[in-house]
Amino acid sequence: MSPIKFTIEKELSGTLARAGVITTPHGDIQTPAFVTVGTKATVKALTPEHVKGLGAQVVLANTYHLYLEPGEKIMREAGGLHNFMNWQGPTMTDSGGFQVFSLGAAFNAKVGKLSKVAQEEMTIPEEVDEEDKAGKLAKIDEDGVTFKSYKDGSEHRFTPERSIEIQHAIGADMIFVFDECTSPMASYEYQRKAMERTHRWAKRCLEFHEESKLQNEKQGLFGIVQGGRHRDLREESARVLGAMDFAGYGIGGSFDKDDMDKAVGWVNAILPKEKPRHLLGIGEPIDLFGAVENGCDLFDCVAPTRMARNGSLHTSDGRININNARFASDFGPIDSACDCYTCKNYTRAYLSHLFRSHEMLAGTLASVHNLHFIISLVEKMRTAIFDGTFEQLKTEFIAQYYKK
RNA sequence: GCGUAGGUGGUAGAGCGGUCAAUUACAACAGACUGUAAAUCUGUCGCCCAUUGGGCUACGCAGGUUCAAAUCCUGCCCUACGCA
Repeated sequence: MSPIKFTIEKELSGTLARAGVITTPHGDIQTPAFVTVGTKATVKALTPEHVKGLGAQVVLANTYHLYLEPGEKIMREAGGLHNFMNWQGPTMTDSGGFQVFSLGAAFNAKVGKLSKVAQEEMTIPEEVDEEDKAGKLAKIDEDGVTFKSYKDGSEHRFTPERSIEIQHAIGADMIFVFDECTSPMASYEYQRKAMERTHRWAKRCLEFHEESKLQNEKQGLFGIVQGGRHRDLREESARVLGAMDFAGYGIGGSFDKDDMDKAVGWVNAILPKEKPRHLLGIGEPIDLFGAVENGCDLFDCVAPTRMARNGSLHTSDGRININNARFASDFGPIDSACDCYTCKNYTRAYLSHLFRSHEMLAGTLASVHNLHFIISLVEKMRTAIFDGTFEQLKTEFIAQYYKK
């Protein structure tokens, strides 16, 4: 029996949006919720106290990275992820499937999870031939993926079973099946082929997980819907995976930038309603609104922390680049409407100075702010679902944030 | 005052007759970033026009040699270290 329980508390009529609570062995998650990314068992630049203090409920680490460093033996000896990183709240691990994409198909290419239709039409479709992956760090076959470590070039292999085994060692509350995240430039035929393989892998992951009774009682396994930008594939994926008894569902893969929310809706209309849904790797404000409205409960994204470290900060009036000359003598807060630690105590001028002088605190204060901004934005969406003011919140926020 | 080494774009520092408006780094000015190979990456960076391109002013100052000089010669002015 999975230890992950999901209770829907409120649904927003006319949409797929819902607010609820996910129960895990390490505490509850009020959804919708933004999941903080801590790939290598650390939210970059932040202590767990910071992370907790800015309102984060759950942290997502990565199987691929922790497998390479420090290795599953250390993770096991440490007593699992929670003990190792001193985060006692709910956790998740991604399976390493995304790395198959970022180190394989997308390696050295300018390909992201979201693509504009216009761009994509100008691009030559990705080579379907699996053999032709020269220079890339990952090769896929039916049984699994062989990849080279980005750290030392050594060769490794993940299969669905192996990924789950490592995730058992890491010990997060919620874990993901090993999937293949296809490139948005892949052909329809390849997307279908990859999706069907991902389904077979999902079944293997589930069987392997259920056989390990002990882990099955401690950790909930999430399936991952694929299918790229194609409605028929997405719906098929949702049906196939929805019929398997997962603790929850991830929605992965690539989307068209302009109708990601629609694609998410296709999937969530089919997935079992009573299971939590996690939209993988999405974290732009406008995308979060669309995803919540279309029935997603969880989201993780590196954007808030990565952008923070690069000086790109969220404000109610849109993003600013704190490195811009005009902020050097701006003694106001990053966002006067924000009540995060950084905004309450520091000025734009100070952040500007920290970034210009390459002080470590720059990344810390910026990460506190950006994460708080996104986490509290999703919290506001949750409240708005209860209040029935979601549409108003969305309209007003977007009008102000994207007004330029 | 004699000796030596030098004076190059915002800074440091390459170049040592043509391919030099001048390598590179830093700084500066912008941009990107969506399941983290990311405290990263990209672009611009003498002035004026221009789409490729063109014009102008530049390598301490002033002359000179040469078809051609940041690069060679002469003088001057500075700077650092050494000796008085």
